[in-house]
Amino acid sequence: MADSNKQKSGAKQILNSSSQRVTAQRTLLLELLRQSDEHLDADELYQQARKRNFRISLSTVYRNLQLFKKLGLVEEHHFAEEHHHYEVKPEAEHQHLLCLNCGKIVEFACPLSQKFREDIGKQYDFHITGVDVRMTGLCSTCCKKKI
Amino acid sequence: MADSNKQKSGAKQILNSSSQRVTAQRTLLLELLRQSDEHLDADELYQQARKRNFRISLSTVYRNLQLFKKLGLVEEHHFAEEHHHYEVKPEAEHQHLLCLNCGKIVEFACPLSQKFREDIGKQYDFHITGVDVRMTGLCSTCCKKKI
DNA sequence: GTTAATGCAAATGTTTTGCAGTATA
DNA sequence: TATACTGCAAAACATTTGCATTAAC
Repeated sequence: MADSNKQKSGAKQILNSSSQRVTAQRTLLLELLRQSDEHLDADELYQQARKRNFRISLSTVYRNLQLFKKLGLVEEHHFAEEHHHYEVKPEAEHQHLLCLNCGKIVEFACPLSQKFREDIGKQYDFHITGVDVRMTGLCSTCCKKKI
Repeated sequence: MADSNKQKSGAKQILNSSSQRVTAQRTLLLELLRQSDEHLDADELYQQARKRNFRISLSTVYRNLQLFKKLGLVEEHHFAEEHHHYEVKPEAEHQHLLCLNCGKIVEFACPLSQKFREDIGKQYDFHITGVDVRMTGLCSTCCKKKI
């Protein structure tokens, strides 16, 4: 409860400070994104949002995901070939490990990526703003199944 | 000329050995992919192919890109949000550095990614088959422009 | 001659957009 | 009250698929 209020006011504050209107839909979407510990795609978020506001539309979801992305509130990933997944921007940088069989996603810390970043930035004269490391393979369960 | 023949026979050999038919379209597409030093998307490849075979269709391009991917001849990347890019599978592993402003892509070697791979694989009990490191930012030119 | 590959057109699935109505500041 | 946001439907976009024709084996 206290937690939920904190979240709500957090969202409100962020939207206000960037002179975006605080609408019921935006608050709901941000709340759902924060609550979720998975990486949601637009439709999954839409389905969840509908449970609490059956009039919300998919375009609103898309429009707001873009807004959140622009405001730096969520990150967009391209795990699946077909569509995007979103997660609230994490405090600590982390990378992803993806099982190609069951789709499980594991997050892992990658402190070395900071050093990488500096080295590569210097070497190619780039101002680097993001590092994305993705490893793919089979998780232990799928590996044992010998698919 | 000798080079072109080598390429053609290479393609032919690969297609033959996997009991795929060697068609003019496949030979052309593989040749274009190998010649290109950029990362092409399906439509760019289609446009280039049309210059040499005006009857080729976009579905053939898509179908064959999938085939090439399955045969391990090309790699698929998701640089842009909207659609996929392809490059012939490189001899040496390399990673990508992407300018968010002009779209320039720089390839860089990343020998550390092998060590990463082992560490993370052990830690999370994954059988890792691929490592993809992507850094994003601004290239020196775009950085100077102060966009 | 068989069968796989192609070209075309139509279908699919995700994402975007135009516009009239609604809610926020 | 002014205007940004929403919902809806239609459009746009990349990609896939069904089917008759063509070409490789």
